[in-house]
Amino acid sequence: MIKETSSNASNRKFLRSVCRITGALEILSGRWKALVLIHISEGKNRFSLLKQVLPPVSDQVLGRQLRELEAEGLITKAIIAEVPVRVDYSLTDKGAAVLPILDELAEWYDKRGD
Amino acid sequence: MIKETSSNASNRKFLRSVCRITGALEILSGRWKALVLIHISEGKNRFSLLKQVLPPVSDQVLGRQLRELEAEGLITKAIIAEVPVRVDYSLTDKGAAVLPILDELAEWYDKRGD
DNA sequence: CGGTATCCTTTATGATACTG
DNA sequence: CAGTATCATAAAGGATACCG
Repeated sequence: MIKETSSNASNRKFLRSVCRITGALEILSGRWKALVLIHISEGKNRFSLLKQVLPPVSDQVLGRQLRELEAEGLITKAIIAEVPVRVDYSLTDKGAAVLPILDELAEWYDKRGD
Repeated sequence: MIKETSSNASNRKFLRSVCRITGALEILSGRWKALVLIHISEGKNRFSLLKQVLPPVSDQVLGRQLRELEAEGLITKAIIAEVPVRVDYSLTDKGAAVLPILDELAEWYDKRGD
């Protein structure tokens, strides 16, 4: 086995081991993840709806970010076995809890220009 | 950079905030940037001090992240023409203002595991 | 409809050598 | 001491095709 170093270990796990802030930022660091959370909270809870309201993003990338958000426990998906299949995304309590903090970041960002 | 998705006027303020959130996360998205801000706030205000307290990071990468933080107006550098040269980094008001928000993110992160 | 598989491009990070 | 230049690698993002 090859010895693990910080450069070949899992980036995610490494960043999380560094500190909680780094870990939190890593979870939100996907390019569209914050937007996805906000849009889901606004009722855009379907794959195709998200594609409509997000800036142009490929199926592949949107799917990956949704998978990662689900893996992090920020969203859940409910698969309804209709034809065609229907999937409803919704925020978990954890996902909802981060939105007010994101709002604070937005306010901070507004003031940055002075 | 993030294009607003037009739906209706009542969403406008909300959508602007979406863009600001994305912008704020972008500023903080560098791998070591949040850590750098925190360590500077704790008095680790020299290049070599930062190297000591951060996880292993190359000169090149640390230098780049410091440059970017300065460009974003989160830190300033004071160059003192001694021999050898001395540089003091410090937080701007903007840089200091984001730290409490990062703390909230850390608390949120702590609770994520249930 | 709601994705995944595959392949490609761009960006971020990293190692090393060198400089004022 | 405090970096930058150069080159290399890793990770993220994206285009396209296809599947249940």
